[in-house]
Amino acid sequence: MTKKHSSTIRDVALKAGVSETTVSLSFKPLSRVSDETRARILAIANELNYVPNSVAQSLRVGRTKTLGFIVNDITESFYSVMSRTATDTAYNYGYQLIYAENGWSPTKAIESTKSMLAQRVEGLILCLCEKEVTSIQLIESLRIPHIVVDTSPDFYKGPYVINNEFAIGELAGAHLIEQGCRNIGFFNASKDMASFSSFSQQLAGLKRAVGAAGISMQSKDNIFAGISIEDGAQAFKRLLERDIHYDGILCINDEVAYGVMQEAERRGLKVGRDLAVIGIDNLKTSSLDRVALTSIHMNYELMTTLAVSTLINGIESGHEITSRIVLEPELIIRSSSQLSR
DNA sequence: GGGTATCTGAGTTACCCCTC
DNA sequence: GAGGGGTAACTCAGATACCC
Repeated sequence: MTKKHSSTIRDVALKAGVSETTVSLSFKPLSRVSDETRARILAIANELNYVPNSVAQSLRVGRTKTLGFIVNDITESFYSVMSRTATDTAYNYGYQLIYAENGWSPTKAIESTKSMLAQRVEGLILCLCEKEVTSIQLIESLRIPHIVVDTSPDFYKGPYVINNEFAIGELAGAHLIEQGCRNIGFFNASKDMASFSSFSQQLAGLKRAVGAAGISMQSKDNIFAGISIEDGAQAFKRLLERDIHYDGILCINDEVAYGVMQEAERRGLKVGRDLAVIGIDNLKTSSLDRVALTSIHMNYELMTTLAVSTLINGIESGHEITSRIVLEPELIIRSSSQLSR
């Protein structure tokens, strides 16, 4: 059985009665082929459903024009914004993208990285999970152009486009204080993830803003919830069962905030009166809920556009990428945090 | 069994040739 | 000599053949 699945440049050349060179050049505008010959070859190529083999092209020119994008968890909602923006931006530069996820695991991260390298990506966009040292060492040792997005772990010293995590906590804290909240809790990720630098910085920012109002947050106010709606609901439920009450809560993402709001409603608490809730990510659905969720908006479109264009410019120029860009968050105030008392 | 040479895939490109 | 076309070398890495 033959491995051949589609027409090749040879088939087109044979049928057109020209060389493979002439066929190849016919696909390049402004090349030396006459208009008449070009039109005839393109018509035959179309008739034979000929599509140039990008693997062979890459082999010859030594380039794949492909970027790899490794995310932490493909199911997280803001990655859909990032992946679409990355794909569109790369396409505008004539590049394509392939995706993988690290599942928040350094082991899986190294596997995903090796898989990307095996496919000869020319550059990598990385969402780094904490302790992902090995994959970064591999990428740096091979001098693969790369850029980190979203958040940057403390150990990472390379280029990035990230959010100002500290400002996220600070913005939320200042708003909660402004609403009259005096008993403020931070719904963090699960215990094993809560030490990640992004969450730590958010908590630090929150503490700073709350502290400025003369209120100090204790370690008990850092609640290990998780990252899902169910996690938020369960964590809130556990607090109520222990008779622990907060009047202001910052959640590490909108989904946890939804969980808190759902559980609060189930317990007869009115969000926006008894309790102010703020999420992070500003998902599209945040403004649609019965009680619209106040959330921290982070410009993932801008972040991704900057990262992809910076990476491609670095690849094309051959210069080392050194950009370290920090994007400022924006507080989108809705009814979940506007206390009417 | 290990090492080396050759082949394979499909397309690109440097260099050469032919014609008008 | 310009325009238009062809030949052959070349790309990489895995598979296969061959030799010692």
